[in-house]
Amino acid sequence: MDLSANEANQQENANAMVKVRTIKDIAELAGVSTGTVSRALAGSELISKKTRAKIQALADEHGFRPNVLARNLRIQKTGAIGVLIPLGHEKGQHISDPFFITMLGLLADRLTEKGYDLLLSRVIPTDGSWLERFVDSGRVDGLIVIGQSDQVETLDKVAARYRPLVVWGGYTEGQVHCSVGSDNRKGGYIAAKHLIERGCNRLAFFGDPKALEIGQRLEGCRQAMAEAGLSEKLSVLPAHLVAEAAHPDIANYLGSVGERPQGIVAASDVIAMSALRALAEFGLAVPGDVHVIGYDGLAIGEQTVPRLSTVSQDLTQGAHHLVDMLLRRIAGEDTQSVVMEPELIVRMSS
Amino acid sequence: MDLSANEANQQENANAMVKVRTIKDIAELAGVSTGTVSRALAGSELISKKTRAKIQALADEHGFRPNVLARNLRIQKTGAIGVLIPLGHEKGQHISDPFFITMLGLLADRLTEKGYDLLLSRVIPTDGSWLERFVDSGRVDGLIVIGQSDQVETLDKVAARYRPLVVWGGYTEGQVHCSVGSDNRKGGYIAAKHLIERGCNRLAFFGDPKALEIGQRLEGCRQAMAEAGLSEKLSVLPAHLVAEAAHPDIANYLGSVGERPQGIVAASDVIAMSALRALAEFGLAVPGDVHVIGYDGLAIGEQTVPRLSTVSQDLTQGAHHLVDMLLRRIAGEDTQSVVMEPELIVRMSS
DNA sequence: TAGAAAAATGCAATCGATTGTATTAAGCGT
DNA sequence: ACGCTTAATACAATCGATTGCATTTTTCTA
Repeated sequence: MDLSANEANQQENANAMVKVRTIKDIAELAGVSTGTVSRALAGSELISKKTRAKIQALADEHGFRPNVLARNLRIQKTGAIGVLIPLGHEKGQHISDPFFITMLGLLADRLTEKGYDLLLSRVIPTDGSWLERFVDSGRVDGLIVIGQSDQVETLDKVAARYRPLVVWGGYTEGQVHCSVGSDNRKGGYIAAKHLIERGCNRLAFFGDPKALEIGQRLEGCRQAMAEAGLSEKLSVLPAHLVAEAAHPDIANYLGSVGERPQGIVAASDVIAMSALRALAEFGLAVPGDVHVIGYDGLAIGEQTVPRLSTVSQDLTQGAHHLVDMLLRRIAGEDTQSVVMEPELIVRMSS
Repeated sequence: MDLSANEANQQENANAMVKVRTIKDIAELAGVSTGTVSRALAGSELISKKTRAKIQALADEHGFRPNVLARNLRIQKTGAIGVLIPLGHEKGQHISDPFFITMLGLLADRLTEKGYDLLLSRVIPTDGSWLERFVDSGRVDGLIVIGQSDQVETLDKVAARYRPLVVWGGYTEGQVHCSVGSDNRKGGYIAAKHLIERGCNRLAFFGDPKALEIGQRLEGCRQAMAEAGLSEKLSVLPAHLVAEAAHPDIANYLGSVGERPQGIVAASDVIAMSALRALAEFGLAVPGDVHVIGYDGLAIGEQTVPRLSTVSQDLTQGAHHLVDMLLRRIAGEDTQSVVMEPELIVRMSS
């Protein structure tokens, strides 16, 4: 290796050594201006093919990635969608809850498909500002809120001025914010009717009607019972939503109730699973002694023994709706709330 | 209402009308410079108590929130941690998988606690650059990767230069990246030993040993069988990880196998649940005819019928480790990989 | 080959905050 | 009331990219 080769080599090493972090570094290396680099990297036709190629080569030789923050600040977009879970109505409810988690996964899948990232934040609404704070932080291009909890007012207030916001949950007449959810009343009706058709005369509803959606499901149940002339035969147990908390509720109930219900309408699949387990512990056969039906259509319902009958909300489609509508709202379009058809899925527990 | 009051009122309205979006708007309103506003909002002692109060009042009167992007660009921090799920080794695996989802929820809970947001991204590693791209995008302060998939090399390569990176998964001698996970060999050993003690002589292992962690679990099983002089009595079914795909694998296996195993060691709780269901469909009692044990310690294991025995990884503690170690690495400390003790949880299926 | 049109590139403002330094105002002693 | 120290605030550079407009270079026509 002669001297000049050595020098050339050192030069090359020196080049490789330069830590290329910014567009400016690339610009210096290529002997052009930062503007040119920016355009070249964006594949702009304004830049000649030759320099474009050269700059791009340089860029991936050094593994250069433009700083997303700076870019976002300039173009006023973030490429991220915020997903908020207001944990208002039930203490101790974690993000780890199967329903949230399922919805979250589906949203993540869909958003990723559409080229967005997902910024997750659990919020415990202490005052009304939790939403506003997020909205105004400029960190996301849009917001999906999972569940209305007891925050309908806050949601309506913010929705009035901040357009890229969609909510998973129930729909009520006159609601300002754009929501996606299933027809809970109808779902409850279907569930109860199914059990009645299976020969159940006494039903129990497991779930706390204080939450909007659950209340609506209960209404549906009531209607079905009324139509069958069984209005008096429906009892309600305001069981917790969280699996660990639901189980004792249910076990207590089953242990102390006078006339055992012939059918159980659970307000969620998680509650239904707790019910299945409690029934098994009491030595009651499902569906022999008691018929059970859940609500949500979660995948785990396939894995229970017996496999869980349920009213399915088609969360996959729901997630698609949420994302697609949000993107349309971001684009400036207007959108209507979506109320999806619930679907009865009869498996083995009813 | 006299004229002057009216005017004052209009003035006030005019003020309120001005859309206060930036620190500059506030500055003008308060008649000070932007620097002063920035410091006042940060509660700096450099600013007199009086103006500080005035500015803060102004700020929340107009519901002003500083732009996070700009702030982050300036201070070179993002306040977000990226969570990546490389979906390499198994096609069709969604984020919606119960294990990911559980881990994700726990991480979200912990990160939120620590004041970080969670930026979720599903990646399908086509080439080796998926990680680098994320690392260099400057969008996050640190990275948690859930599962090594078949990307150990990539992880090692990036870990060598990018410090704030931790990985959930198995630990292998000489590994460069910092990992948190349970002692899979020991876990597999415990599971098999437990079933052997329950009187099982023929065991089946359900799970695909191509994945690092699962391979290690199988090794543990083998060792336990060897110690009991039953080396020949272990069969392996490389079942899929995904519940929907695992069930047919298992049903086929149970339908065609010659001598039925007396015990099943499943490589995950999800696989175990599929096994429970398949066994029930074949009319086999658990644990009467077949003993079953899972792996992971997921919450849903509590809700199966019969409740699932499992080797628990304490994901909660794992998530805490991941987050805490990551924060320490961000702070510049060095950290060692953590190998947690797996714990046998005997419930009703074994 | 001059001159005009077209193509390629450079320049500098901008996004919205933070922060070191310069500058002004206030406070104090004599 | 004057200089001097200290407290309070203003100024301006900065983070890293984008982009309209000005400028230079190239290409083509007459």
